[in-house]
Amino acid sequence: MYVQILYNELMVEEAGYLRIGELSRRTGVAPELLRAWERRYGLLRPARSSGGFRLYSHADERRVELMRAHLREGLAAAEAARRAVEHSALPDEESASSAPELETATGSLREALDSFDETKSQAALDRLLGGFAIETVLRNAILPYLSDLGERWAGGNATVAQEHFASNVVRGRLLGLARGWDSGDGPRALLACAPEELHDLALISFGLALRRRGWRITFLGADTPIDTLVDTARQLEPSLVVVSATVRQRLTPLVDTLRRLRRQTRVAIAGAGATDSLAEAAQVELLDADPVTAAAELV
Amino acid sequence: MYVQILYNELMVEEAGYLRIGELSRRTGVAPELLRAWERRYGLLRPARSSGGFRLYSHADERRVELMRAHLREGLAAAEAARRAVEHSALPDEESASSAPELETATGSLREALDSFDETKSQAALDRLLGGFAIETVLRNAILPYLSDLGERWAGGNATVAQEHFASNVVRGRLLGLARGWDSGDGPRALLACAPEELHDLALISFGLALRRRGWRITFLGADTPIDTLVDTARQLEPSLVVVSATVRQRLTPLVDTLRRLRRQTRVAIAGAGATDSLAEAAQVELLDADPVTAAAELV
DNA sequence: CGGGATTGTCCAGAGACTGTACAGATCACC
DNA sequence: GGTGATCTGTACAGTCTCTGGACAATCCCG
Repeated sequence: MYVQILYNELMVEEAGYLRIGELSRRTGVAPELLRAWERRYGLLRPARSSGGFRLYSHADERRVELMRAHLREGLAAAEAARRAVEHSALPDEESASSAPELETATGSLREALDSFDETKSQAALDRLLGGFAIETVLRNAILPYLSDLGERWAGGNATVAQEHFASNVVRGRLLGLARGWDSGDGPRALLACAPEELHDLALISFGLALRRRGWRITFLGADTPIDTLVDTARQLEPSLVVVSATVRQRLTPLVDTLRRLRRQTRVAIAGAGATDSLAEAAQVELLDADPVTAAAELV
Repeated sequence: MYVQILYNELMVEEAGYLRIGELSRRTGVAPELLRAWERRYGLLRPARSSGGFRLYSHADERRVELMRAHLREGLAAAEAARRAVEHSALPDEESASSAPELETATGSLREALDSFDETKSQAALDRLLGGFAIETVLRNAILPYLSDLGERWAGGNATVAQEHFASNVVRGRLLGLARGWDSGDGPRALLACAPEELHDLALISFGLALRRRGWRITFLGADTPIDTLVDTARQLEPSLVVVSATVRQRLTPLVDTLRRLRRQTRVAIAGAGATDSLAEAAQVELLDADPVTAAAELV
C-alpha cells in the first residue's frame, strides 16, 4: 500500500505542476530570484510546458524551503544551495528505480530490527536515509514499521522487547538527525508527550518534518507533566505547542489546562489519542494526519 | 576505535562552508581578528571560493572556540593559538593541561542545556567528545551534570522540562555513539531498565563503557517488563543481563524472577535503586559504582 | 622605567556575491 | 484580440570580502 502511495506521489511530482508565480507565492521568494537560483546554483530543475513555462515539482518546492532554511542559518546563498541540492535527492534519483529499492531497504530494516540486530538495522537505515528524503523514509518505512509492530504485538506476534529495541535504535537515529533543529529564526514549536505517554517517536518525526520547513524545535519528550510544559511555554514563548498521546485517557485530564494555555499560544494535540471532541473541548487544533503530512498542512 | 570514527567525521565535514562574516557572528570574533589569527598563527586554514572568499569548516569554528576559551583562561594569544591548533589536530590527547578545558566545556554544556539551547549544547558536546575519551566525558561531564540536575530539581531549582530537554539531547548523542555496539565477537550484554523506570541514560553510558572493553550490547531501554526481558534473554543467550532502576521499589518485585533467571545467565542489578540486600535476595551481582567504573570492574 | 614585541583594530580601493529590476517577446486563456 | 503571466538576457546597486599595511594600546623584560 505504501509503495502505491509513493508511486502516485512520484507521478504527480514528475508531472510537474507549479508555475513560477504559484511557487513564488507559496515560498515567498520572488520569481526573479527563483530564476536566479536556478541559473546560478542549479537549485531547481523545473520541467517545461510546451510553451516554455517552468513547471515545478514538489521536490522543487521542498528544495526552495530547504534553501531558505539554510539562508536563515546564515549560510551564504551559494553554500545554502549546494546543501539544498545535495540534501534533497534529485527527483529522478528518487523516483526512477527507487520504489523497489525503498521496499527492499524497508524489508531489511524490519528484519534486522525484529531480530535484535543493531548493526544491520543501522545499515538499512543508512540505505534509506542515503537514498530518500527524510520525509519519505519516515512516512514509508519507519512509521509504518512501528505501527505494524504495535499491531503485531497486540496480536501476540511480537514482543515488548522487540518494540523497545527497535524504538531505541530508531530514536537514536532520529535524534541524530535532529541535531541543531532549534537553530535559525523560524517560528518555534514546543513539543511534548502527555503525562505517562512514552511513545515519542512520532513526535520526533513530526519535529523533523517541521524542521524541514524552517521551524525551530524544542523537544521535551516522553511523559512531560503539564505544569512544567506550561511554565516552559511561558518561558520560551513558542509559536506553537504540540502535545501528543497514543490514547485518549492521557489527554483528557489536560483539557482545562490546554484551554488556558490556548490564551497565550497556539496549541495543538496529536497522536492516536487526540480526537475531534477533545480538541473541541480544549479549543485547540487537532493534528490527525501522520506526522509528515501534519507538518506539511500546518503551514 | 572511537578516535578513528571521530577522525572520519572530521574528514567528512572538512568541506568549507562559512564565510567570514557568519563565522564572526557565530563566534563573536571580529573578521579582521579572524584574518589576523590566520595570518599570524595559522589558526585557521579556510578553503577559498572561486572568487577568493574564505570558506570555513566546522573544524575551523571549533578552533576559534578553543582559542577563545584559552584566551579567557589568560593565555597569550600566540600560546592560545598554538594550543588550539595542536589540540584540534589531536582530539584524543588528554594532557594534564586540558583539565581546565574539560571544565570550561562542561560549563558551557550545563549552561546551554539549562537554557534549552540545543545547538549550543551540541557544540559543547562536540568539544567534549572531540577532546576527551568518552569515558572521561561520561564520568566528568555528562553524568555529574545529570545527577546535579536531579538534585537541583529536588531542591526546586530546576524544572522537569529542563531535565527532559537535557535528557533527550544527551540521549540522542549517546545513542549516536552507540552505533554498531552489538557487532564483533565479544561477550554479549543485555541491558534494560526495570518496569516503570524511565531513566535510561546511565544504562546507556554503562553500555558504551562496556562496549569500549569489547562487549556486544543489546539495549532494551526504559520500562522493560520483566517477562519480555526473560524471554529475550532466553532467545539471545547473553553472557550478562543488567537491570537498572533509580529507586528500590522498582526492583523489589523482580527479585524472584531474577533469581530464576540467574540459573541460566549471569545477572546484575544497577542504579541507585540497586541495594546490597536486594542483590543478595535475588542472588545476583550488584553494580554500585558509577557506570564507567562499574564497566571497568566487571571484567 | 624604557624599548621592543605582541595584539586588537582600522582603512582604502578593488572585486565578488546576491537580490532586484527592466525591456521586449512569447504564452495561456477567455 | 486582449490581458495577465512568463520567457530570456542584461544590468545594477548594496553588501560583503579581499589584500596589505598602518597604528595604538598593552605586555614583557632588562
